[in-house]
Amino acid sequence: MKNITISDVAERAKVSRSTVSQYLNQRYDYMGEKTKLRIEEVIEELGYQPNIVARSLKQKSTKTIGVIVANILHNFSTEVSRSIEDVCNDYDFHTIICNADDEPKKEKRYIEMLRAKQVDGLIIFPTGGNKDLYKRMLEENYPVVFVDRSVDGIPISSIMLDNEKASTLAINHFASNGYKRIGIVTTSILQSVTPRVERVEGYRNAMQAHGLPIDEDYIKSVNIGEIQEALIEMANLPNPPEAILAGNDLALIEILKFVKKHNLTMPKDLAVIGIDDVSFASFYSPTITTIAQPTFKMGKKAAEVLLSKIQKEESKDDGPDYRFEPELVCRDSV
Amino acid sequence: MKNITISDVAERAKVSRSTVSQYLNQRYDYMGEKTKLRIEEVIEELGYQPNIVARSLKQKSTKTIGVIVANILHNFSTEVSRSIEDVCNDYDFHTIICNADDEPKKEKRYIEMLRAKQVDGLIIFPTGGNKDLYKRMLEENYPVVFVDRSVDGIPISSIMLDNEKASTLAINHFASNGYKRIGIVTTSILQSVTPRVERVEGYRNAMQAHGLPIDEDYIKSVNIGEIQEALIEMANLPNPPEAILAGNDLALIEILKFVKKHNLTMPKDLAVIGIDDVSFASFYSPTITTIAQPTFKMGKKAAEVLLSKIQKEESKDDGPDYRFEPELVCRDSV
DNA sequence: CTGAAAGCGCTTACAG
DNA sequence: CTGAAAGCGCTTACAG
Repeated sequence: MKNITISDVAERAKVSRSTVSQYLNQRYDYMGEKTKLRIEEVIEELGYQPNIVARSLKQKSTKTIGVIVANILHNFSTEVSRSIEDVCNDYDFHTIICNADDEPKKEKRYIEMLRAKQVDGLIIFPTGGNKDLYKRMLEENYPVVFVDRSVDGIPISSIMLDNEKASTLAINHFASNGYKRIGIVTTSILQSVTPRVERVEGYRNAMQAHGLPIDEDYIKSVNIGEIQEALIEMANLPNPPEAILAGNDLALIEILKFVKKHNLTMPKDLAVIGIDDVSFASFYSPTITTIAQPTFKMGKKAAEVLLSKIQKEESKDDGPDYRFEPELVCRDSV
Repeated sequence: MKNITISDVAERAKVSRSTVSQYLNQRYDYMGEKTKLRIEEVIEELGYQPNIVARSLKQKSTKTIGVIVANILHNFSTEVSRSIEDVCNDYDFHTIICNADDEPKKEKRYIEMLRAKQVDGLIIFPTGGNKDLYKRMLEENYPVVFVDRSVDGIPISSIMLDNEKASTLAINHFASNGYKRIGIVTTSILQSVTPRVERVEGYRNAMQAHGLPIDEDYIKSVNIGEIQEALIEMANLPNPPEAILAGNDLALIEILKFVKKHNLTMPKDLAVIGIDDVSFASFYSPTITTIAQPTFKMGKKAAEVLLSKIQKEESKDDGPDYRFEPELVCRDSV
């Protein structure tokens, strides 16, 4: 099944390859009407499709961007990626999505692979573990946008939630429902991942603002596999918390499993708010109060910022970070 | 930031471009040890990365496959795609995932786009609406594998669940728990999508095998937006069903919303089994009995079959369909 | 209004 | 063991 190339079309339409190329790129300005029609016909007849690989090589642009997500298991990542894809589609850009699985090594491999594939730019949910690489891309003026997290010392603008505010909304809601002993559970904070750090920080500030005591035993930042254990520790405290803020969707799921396993009732035995509006929040029993991230808007912004960097060529000094507003979705778990 | 090319490496290492290329492709056979080391050094020094686009053009292989999913909202699609990616990774193939959103038009655009991008093969969860295109690919001997569904008259092998068995497992389980009035709800069957058709068929056969009456009012195949309505109709029957089989994850969610809205208790008021082992099944209240698909194995098989077609060049007459065994996961909703 | 020529960055016989 | 040459399928000035 030999491939049909531009030469075949040219030959058959009795014009030169250049002319066919002009046609393909819609430069009809100086093209005779009949030439145009003839080419059109032949293309139809042969079912010709231009080879994008060849075009990319010549044009030095693949009209493709790469998205490297720190961990696709987070609902947030999936939704943001989908929104990025939508925007790119509108601009005739393609998207390749990769999952770094929270491993800097994988992230590195993907960055190198995608650049070797000549993607025009990269949207990264950075693991934080490849500062040298991030820095190099910045120096080379290669278009990059961060999402969800920022990296110390790397002035690449990032699209993030106002994480402090997210915690504040949650604590306010707990407080206004009369809760005083409020805990927070997030996945591990060891690598100082922006949202986790900021959410715990926001929790502390909000508690203080309400004049509520901050008990270090109420603050758990551990690996996902250790959350059950952490919850048991909390429950065995002389004064266990009556309410818990889940730092993200995965932490929330662990809490729900815990509640179920120990036959607790929400919110009577334990009130819960989760950051990230999980899919089942609205039909769980009870329905779950969440702090939603505007994932759609964030993805859109990320794509737009990147595409504009790609267009401009001169991404010069990087812009500021962008912060998005979280939203409290009241349901029955508080 | 001018790009570093193979010429730069060659020049600096004082060899010809061919030699560098040999090095890159690990044809060291006849290469002097010092040449090899020199090239290695220079590549390191310059941070050279070969341009994959150029390589692909020459080699007529992008080492990339496309995956077009009918509807990414199904958990099944996500899991299978992820498994495909894993296998491809092992074989040094890249994966581009696209979502046809159940629209044949989008599917068509993606097929054309991916082929223009010269992907080496395609894994398609077919919408069924592009028979001409499927047929053409078959005739051109272009490597394609179907997943989840088969298409009448298009002998491209497909990786599918044993759907009849899935229904049978569910009905057996209902029956052995004493249920007699059993319904089934699937998303619309109008386009005769394989799994839906087969699951309803399997339901009928299994009911018959148990000597249970088949009431057409117990069988609902409607668009996702009309499921609530259909459930209300069922509930208002003189003899409403005591148990319902959800044809897939989205149907299950609708049923759970219904149960919640009408304050029913599972399984007392309504017993439920869902095909597709949804993420929250194990911590929902009650936990939900499901029929799990071996998504991991199915994705693996799809990738392997496609890659072997790609390797062989001669995909000749297409192989058979592959059927995978569903598995009953007993929980508390029955 | 259209064509000849050069070139994008690689790889691959082939010659020596 | 290494290099010169041709070519993958396009696009892009440039000439006419």
